[in-house]
Amino acid sequence: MTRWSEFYVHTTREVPSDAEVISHQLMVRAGLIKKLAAGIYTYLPLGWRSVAKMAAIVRREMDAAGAVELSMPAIQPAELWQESGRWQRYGKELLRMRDRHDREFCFGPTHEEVVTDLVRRDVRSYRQLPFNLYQIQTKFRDEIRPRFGLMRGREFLMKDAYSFGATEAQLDEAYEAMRRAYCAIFAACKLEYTMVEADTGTIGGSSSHEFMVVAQTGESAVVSCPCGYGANVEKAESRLAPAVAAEEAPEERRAVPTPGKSSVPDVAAFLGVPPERVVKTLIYETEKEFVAALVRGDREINEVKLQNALAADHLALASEEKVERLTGAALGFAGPIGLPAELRLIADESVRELRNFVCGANEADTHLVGVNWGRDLPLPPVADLLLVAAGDPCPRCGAPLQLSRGIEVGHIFKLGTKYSEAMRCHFTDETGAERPMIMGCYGLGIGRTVAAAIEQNHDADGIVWPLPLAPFEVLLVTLNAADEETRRVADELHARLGALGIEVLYDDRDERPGVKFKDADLVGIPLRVVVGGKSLAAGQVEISHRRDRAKEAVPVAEGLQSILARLAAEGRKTPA
RNA sequence: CGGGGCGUAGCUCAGCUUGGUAGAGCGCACGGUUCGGGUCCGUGAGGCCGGAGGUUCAAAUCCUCUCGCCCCGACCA
Repeated sequence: MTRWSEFYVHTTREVPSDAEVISHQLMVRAGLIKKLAAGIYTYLPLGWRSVAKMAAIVRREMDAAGAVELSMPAIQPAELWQESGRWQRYGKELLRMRDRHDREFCFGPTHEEVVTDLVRRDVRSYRQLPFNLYQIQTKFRDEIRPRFGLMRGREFLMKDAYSFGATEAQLDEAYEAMRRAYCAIFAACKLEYTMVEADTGTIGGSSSHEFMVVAQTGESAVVSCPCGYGANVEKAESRLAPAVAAEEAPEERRAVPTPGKSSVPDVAAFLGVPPERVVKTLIYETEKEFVAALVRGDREINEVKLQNALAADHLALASEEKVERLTGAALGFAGPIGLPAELRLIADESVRELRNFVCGANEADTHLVGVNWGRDLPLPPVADLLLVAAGDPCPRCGAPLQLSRGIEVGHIFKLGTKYSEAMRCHFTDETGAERPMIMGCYGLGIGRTVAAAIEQNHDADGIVWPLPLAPFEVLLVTLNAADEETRRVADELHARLGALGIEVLYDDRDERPGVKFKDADLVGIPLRVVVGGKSLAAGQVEISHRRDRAKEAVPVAEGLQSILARLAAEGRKTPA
């Protein structure tokens, strides 16, 4: 029973200057969220209702999948993070603080440490396994660059679940149950999504999948194939395109002047060779060492793959000054021959079959041509470091891969024993042996999913809520609030719908029709019921759907039934 | 962290180059008008020009520092 005049909604015509993506713009304009600081938002009443609906759907499906809800502290002691090793590794994204006794804490960005600590204190035997604990809670990650409103906030609501089992089979079972639950959740939200293979990042573990809502504004790039293969580009593999000139006889190696030609396309054009015949040498820096990574000139390095191959915690391109010091030449003239020993060499598969290739000479304005593995230098250790591009052959079926963008709304991991070993979360098995528990972890961004839903469900005039996430189910609008008959009919409809448990927002404001219609479109409640002079004169109210705007005038007496029928058609379980 | 930009009314922004009494539109208040797609007209309130220091007779405007925000890149579930 909510009247707009007594509620707290403030819509605006103007788009805030910092809102780039449509979901952010609409959430601000429709009065769903309000920014307090960079990446930190107040959920306004309308927005909070949608977030609460999202959370309820998640709870329902998690409970159905056998997970058990609890709530862990947001503030966590540093010791736990030191124990897992992530206090050092997690970096600046971890918001750290000290209490009055100068003890170190962090605001939890995730809860592996806390939940593992909890479980190791309580659980001793395989007979107490498996189980899956989840919570819906505010996290904080001090993102380098928060943006896009709720899509990439620093403070955000997340559902995180952690499964504990005694065997790999129990982990597989929990993982599968979560996969199904996620599918059910995103289907319930009427979202178009895909599940793709993913890198495990700082969370760690053996295998993981991401749930991506398809959107051009998505921050993640994913490759997909009609055969069913799908992966985050960070993880994606492809079959190798054939190397050029694999059968050529070796030529003489020569140094040639290439004044000012520092990019692969420039060098290739200048020397009259295809870029595929150039070996690109990129100098990276990790926390341990400098690395020269080789990739074929027409391709790019996948830095996530490189970081994994190097088992490094941090990886970044070396600065220009460092490159000059290490290679003895300006940026763009580095090559694998004659580098200082302190540089570790690693090559992508794409360079393995090259013959008579071109590379930098580690000398100003000079490249080497006619270079061959074995004769001129040994082939360095080879790994898959390739950033997959659109059109590359699918690793499973060979068909050209497609590249698209998505919003990562869920991520499930098989953690294995990474945390249980580090934190000695052990149990006793049937044979009396002590073993680490086998864990999984399953994240789902609540606010981000709501934002993604808007990204996928809007038009030029505003949000078009899918019914399950809509802050209200019905928007009841009076066009002339001063008219007694109008008010009487609307008040009665409002009361009756409310009595049936239908969530109605009653726009009883004394505003011009245009204002109320614009607000109705912007706020995007699925079903709109208008009580106004024109139709009321004929004894009717007007019912319309936000999505297709199809209007129908129905007699006042039949209004209630018509509304219930339409909600039922949208999948709402109507009261008897 | 590197590069770029912006902080002036509640919001979106002019004014700054060339220093001289603070502006517009929207929103808000009041009066009239209008009344099924952000009516129209009038009146009014509202600003330590992000903060500190400096130059100057005089600073929103020039200089220095600082804080905050935004964009691009690198980073991340």
